[in-house]
Amino acid sequence: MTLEQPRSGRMIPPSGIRERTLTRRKPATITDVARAAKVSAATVSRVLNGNGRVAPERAERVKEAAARLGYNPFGPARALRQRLTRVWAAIVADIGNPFFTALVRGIEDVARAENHRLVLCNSDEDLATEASYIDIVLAERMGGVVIAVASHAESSLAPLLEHGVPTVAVDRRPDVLRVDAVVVDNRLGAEEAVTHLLANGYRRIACVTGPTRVNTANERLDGYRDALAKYGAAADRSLVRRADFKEEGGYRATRSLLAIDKPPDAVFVTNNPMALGALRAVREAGCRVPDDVGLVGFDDSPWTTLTTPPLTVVVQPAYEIGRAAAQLLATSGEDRAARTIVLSPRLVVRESSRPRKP
Amino acid sequence: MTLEQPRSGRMIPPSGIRERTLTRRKPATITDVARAAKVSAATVSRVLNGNGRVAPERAERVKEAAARLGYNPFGPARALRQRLTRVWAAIVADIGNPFFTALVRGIEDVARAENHRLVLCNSDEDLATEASYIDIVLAERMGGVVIAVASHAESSLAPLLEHGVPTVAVDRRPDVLRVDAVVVDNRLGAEEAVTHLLANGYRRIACVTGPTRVNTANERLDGYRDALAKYGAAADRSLVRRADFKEEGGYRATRSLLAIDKPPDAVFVTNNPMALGALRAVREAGCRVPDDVGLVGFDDSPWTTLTTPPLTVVVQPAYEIGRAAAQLLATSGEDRAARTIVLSPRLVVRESSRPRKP
DNA sequence: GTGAAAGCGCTAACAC
DNA sequence: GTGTTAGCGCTTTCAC
Repeated sequence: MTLEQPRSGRMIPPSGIRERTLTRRKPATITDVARAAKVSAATVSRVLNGNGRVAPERAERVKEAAARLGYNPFGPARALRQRLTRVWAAIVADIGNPFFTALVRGIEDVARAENHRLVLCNSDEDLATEASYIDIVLAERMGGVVIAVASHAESSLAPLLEHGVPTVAVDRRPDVLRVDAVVVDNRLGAEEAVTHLLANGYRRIACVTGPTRVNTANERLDGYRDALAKYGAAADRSLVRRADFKEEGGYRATRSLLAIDKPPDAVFVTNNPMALGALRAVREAGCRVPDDVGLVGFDDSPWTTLTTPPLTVVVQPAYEIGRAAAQLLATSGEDRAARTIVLSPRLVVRESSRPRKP
Repeated sequence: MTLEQPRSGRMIPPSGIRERTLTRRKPATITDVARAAKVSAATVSRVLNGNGRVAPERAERVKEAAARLGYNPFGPARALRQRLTRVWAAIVADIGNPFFTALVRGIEDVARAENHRLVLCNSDEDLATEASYIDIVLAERMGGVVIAVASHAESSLAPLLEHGVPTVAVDRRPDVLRVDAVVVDNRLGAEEAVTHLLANGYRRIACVTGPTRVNTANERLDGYRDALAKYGAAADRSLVRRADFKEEGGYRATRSLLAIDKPPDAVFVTNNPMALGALRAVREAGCRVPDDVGLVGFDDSPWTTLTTPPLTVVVQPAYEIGRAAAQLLATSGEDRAARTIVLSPRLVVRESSRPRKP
């Protein structure tokens, strides 16, 4: 079991075992199967796709021949003929964010059930990368797209809609008519989170949110303001930070908040990677949570219960969002009106927002 | 910005705005472009692919026409002709494991540079799922595969090799000749980790590793045993647990370890999700880390510095593994001998393995 | 029920 | 340099 190789980045020669040249078998085509089964290609196609009727015995011969030759229908040829592939794309903004991976799992499960395969694309919150993936979706004539747009205003879904590619927006809702969407009520979720902080005695509550380009960032900020307004507290502009929805951004924003004259006594951070960054900033500043500064995040993840203290978060039903989106894709008809599904987030209270000591 | 919709999973009617029926434009083909530019399809192809020489003015006309029509070459047709697509697949065992997402980023960056696109497939440590993705790779005649196999012995890479699909194994090394691979020296990494624990005064060190089906699990266990053997300690079989490389498995294994008669004073956990589970089990059992039980994990991730205490881990250069693998893919030739790259892990010492008090 | 034939969009071989 | 032509593997008429 020992790796008898140098510990370095060098190439090493192949293992000393006699080289066995693998016969590079040319993939079998439908014609090969037809010949082997002594039927026509059309019949093979009918058997394998379950279209048309074929005599049972011949069908059997075909199946047997296909199995024997290890026949694998050539996707591109099929797509060329049918002008469509049984492939869905999921274009998400950040593959490292557990919210999106959970969402993707929801899509995957429906895709499997619907006999579609799913390819995953990571736009990295970048519009150009996103656009290039949209081009690919068109080039490959994929059967549908689930997308968490990089920008609610600038992301260009028009090509998809013009070409009639079934499209479902998730998490973020583009400013476009007639696109199906599955989202949560971000504003309400944020309001509940901040109301909870207020109820627990926090008074100078800051908000670290995402870029204006992403509507969820704005909606969560609105919810934050709603809560303060209802409470009658003045919203202090110096307590609001815009970052990039990534860990490093959350770190820097939080660090700068802790450095101001009258630092906040709590921070509401509007997504998971930024919450991670916020936690790091707080720890580096030598602040205790929640005694020095309370913390509430958005989106749950495996580590939220393991930090000290465990993190209070607004939880989105990520897996369910993915499932619902994929189901919309599966049922998207020709000229059906756009559908929007709004799911509810819920507040999960843990230690990081414990009632403040008087 | 308010979502004026019910907070529930119900469908809601489309926004009241006047329906605008989008004209479903039929995608332009190469023939359309040829006609518009008053040249032949062959010339269009030459211009767009940079093959052959074309008069500058006509080339300009073609480019202009293509842009005007929003022409997008139809991938499947091209693949059918060229018998190959510029698509690579990354088949990984667990998309939720930050090690694999970092690795995928490494592949992505090279893929972009090589003008290939990358599709991501999640086998979920399951052989059947993995096999179905391999079928897809063949059906779509993808240009290459980077795979972290679900089983070093049972994963069937034979179809890939037989069909000459460039294949690179990462992280886990299949028992197959002639497949390129990029791995780290797991045994050594594990040995260092456990030697470190011994040096810091831990004596009853347990190991939670993955299934026998995965060679990295075995190699890391071997490293654990090496360290104990060199130290002259008896390896206590009751201190070794096999789990499934997932969080829940790590949780259960650790919980059972803490419940035995003479519980361990430290646990070495051989991957990231299981370390998360272990941490949860330790916390639930009311143990303090490292005073009651020391902890060392494998693979770094964003949260490892944020737990209390921060986690000591063996770090693999995940991004580099991905990059190296993709570069092997890019340079994989016809009958080149198999190449293996072995990178070095390194131990990052944090608080969870602090020297034991006497 | 079944086979022959056409054609999806593209590129490469060949003629000029 | 450029156009014409053939054909990749498959599905789908259309005859029988």
